[in-house]
Amino acid sequence: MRQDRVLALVDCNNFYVSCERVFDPALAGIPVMVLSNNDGCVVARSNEVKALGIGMGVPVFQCDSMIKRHDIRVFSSNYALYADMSRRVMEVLKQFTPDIEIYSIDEAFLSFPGLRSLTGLRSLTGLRCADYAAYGREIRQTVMKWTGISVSVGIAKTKTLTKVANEIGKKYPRYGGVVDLSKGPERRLDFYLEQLGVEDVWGVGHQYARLLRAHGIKTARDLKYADMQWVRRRMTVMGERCLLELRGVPCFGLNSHPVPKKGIRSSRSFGESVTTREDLEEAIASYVSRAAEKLRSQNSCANILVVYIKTNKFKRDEPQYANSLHIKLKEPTANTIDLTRYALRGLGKIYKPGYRYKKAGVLLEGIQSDRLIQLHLFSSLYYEGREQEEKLMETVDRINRRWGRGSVRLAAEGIRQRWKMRRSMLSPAYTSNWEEILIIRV
DNA sequence: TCTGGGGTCCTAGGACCC
DNA sequence: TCTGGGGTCCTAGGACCC
Repeated sequence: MRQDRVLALVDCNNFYVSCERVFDPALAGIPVMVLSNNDGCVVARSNEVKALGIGMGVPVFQCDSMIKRHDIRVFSSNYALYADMSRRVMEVLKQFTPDIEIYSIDEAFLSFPGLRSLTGLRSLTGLRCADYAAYGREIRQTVMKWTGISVSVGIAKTKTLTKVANEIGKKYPRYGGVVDLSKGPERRLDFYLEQLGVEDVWGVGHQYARLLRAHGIKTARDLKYADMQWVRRRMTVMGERCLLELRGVPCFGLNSHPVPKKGIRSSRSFGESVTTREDLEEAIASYVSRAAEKLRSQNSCANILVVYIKTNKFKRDEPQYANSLHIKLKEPTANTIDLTRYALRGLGKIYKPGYRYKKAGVLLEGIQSDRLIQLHLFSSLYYEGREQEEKLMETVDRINRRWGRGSVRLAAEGIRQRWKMRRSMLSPAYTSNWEEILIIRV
């Protein structure tokens, strides 16, 4: 891996909240939060909400009084909107460089090209070469102008240090959301690392932070200079890489080509507990449809299906039951009808009456390209009608893409869908549904 | 009353094979 | 009483990320 490469991490600020604000300017400057599926937990907070001390992932019912007292505007997750806004932001970033890794819905790593390529960018940005911070400001302004989303840019030699740069940017607003740690004396970097708790380092979660603190490693700087052998022994090679990256040694490269997923999961908590097998069957059937759709969209098929159900673990006074079944398929497939058949048969084996179920899901594993299928000895892969079935799936996908998910579905998925999740505070699908498009009166 | 969903990687231990 | 060694594959569980 080249040592001289400089990376930038572009991170959307309070992304879901920012998306809501783009289409409703009245939300600017007031406290806003967005909830997880089922309106369960707080997953995005405006700065005003963060300042009130409401943490990430807190169950909503625990901050009911805060919401009332501070008149916080609360929204259900509107993934259709966020996914579309994410796509727009990424499209803007792609105009800056083809060397981009879309890391999550609201983050992307960009690689600065060598000096020679930067000259090509001069016409676009009018910058001196290697003035990375100025480049970062250009990105920030462009994304804001073209999408309305505010982003932070962290610049450094390793991914972990770009994360650090973004954290520093949050701590010091005077930097204006762009921090360049790619050059300057090591002392300066160490000064910043000292400001960060070890738990703020990318790759150090709850458990490791506790372990490290118990051994006197309290800041990011402490971790950088910790004993490497010890870190490797206690935190596996991932910990070691984390430490090396803090020292400026790149361990994680830029993956600019999306790799197919190795596992695809679809699961939901129910809006209300479910007791009947029929309701569970409907839910499982619709999760299979979702998962199979994703599977086909990456041109894969799977040969393992896992189905699971569980009761509400938070209800201590209710009888608890959770079970899952691992099913090896006779042949890899991406056909919703086949997969549904397997899943419902599996559900029949683990379902026990008399419990109040809160969550169910399916996982597809053993994923492989649909062009390189390993044949079973007595394979029925080329049975008559297979081609029609594939065409059917393609058609279903096309219709659902055009007219919205679930427009065409298996009867097994049900019609009433009593188990559906709660989304009582949903904003309109401003950008992806003609019926809900924003109307501006002048 | 109310507690999300979807991923990744690594390791240890057991089964199995020669 | 004595009871090999080394490799591979798979799985479960634990950690992390957003």
